[in-house]
Amino acid sequence: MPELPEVEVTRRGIAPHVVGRRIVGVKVRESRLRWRVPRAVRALAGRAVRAVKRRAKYLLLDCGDGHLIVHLGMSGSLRLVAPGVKPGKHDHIDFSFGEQVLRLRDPRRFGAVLWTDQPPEAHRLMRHLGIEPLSRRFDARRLHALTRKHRTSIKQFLMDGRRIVGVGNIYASESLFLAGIHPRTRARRLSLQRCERLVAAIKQTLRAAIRAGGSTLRDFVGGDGARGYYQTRYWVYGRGGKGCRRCAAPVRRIVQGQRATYYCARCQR
DNA sequence: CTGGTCACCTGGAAGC
DNA sequence: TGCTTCCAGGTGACCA
Repeated sequence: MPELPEVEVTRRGIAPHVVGRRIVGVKVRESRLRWRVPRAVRALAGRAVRAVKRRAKYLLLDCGDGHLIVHLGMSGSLRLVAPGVKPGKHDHIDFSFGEQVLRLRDPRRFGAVLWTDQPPEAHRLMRHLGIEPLSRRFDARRLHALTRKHRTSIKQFLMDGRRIVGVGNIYASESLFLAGIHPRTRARRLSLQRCERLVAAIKQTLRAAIRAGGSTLRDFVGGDGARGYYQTRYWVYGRGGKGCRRCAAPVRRIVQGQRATYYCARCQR
């Protein structure tokens, strides 16, 4: 999916258009997403959106008496379109706000649209999530402590949402490159000093991606439908066999936990 | 508890 | 051109 930056960019893109507005209708054309879209979602008409929040890669539309939970999976996107714009093949759900329609598209249907009337952090999908990487609480000391008993590789650790949220496959490789850390390094072996570098690299990578309009997705479009986003230039991701942008040594591609990892064997130890 | 594997689904690109 | 194979942003469920 979209990783944290894409979700945050979507949040910022749609918020000004939906906060304070009332949902006048919900159209579900395909309810078979990762989980079946519950009836409560179809019954949202009449509620006003108070805020659009984010926890990890979940978008949360605060409707006062509950939250609409949206996860974009691997291929989902939310955009605002004018009423009357014909839905495409994979445009599964429309939330009509009158003059504008918030439309969910998700070709692979790995995404989810759910409703909860409990505090969202108590929801089963969010209850066990780890720390937000852009929060102040996420610092070297914290990362060092979190990694201590984990034998797994630092790459897989970074992608484990129970520890740290929002760092997906692309930004995990990118952050490790920036920090000069080999992706196969065992998490517990990282010194406090290297944790310092890694925390800085993660924050820098995610912030830069958000600033750039968040685009890990070839066809990513911001929540306001704006085009002309800036395609991030990756240091190593997707560059297997090509020269490292820093030292020209060939970028390597390996597989960890069935996911591709890219790194430079010279710059990362 | 940790760590590893599989599954869900569609489309695009590469290979023959 | 057309068919086949591989690969892709995530993460819950299941196993040892």
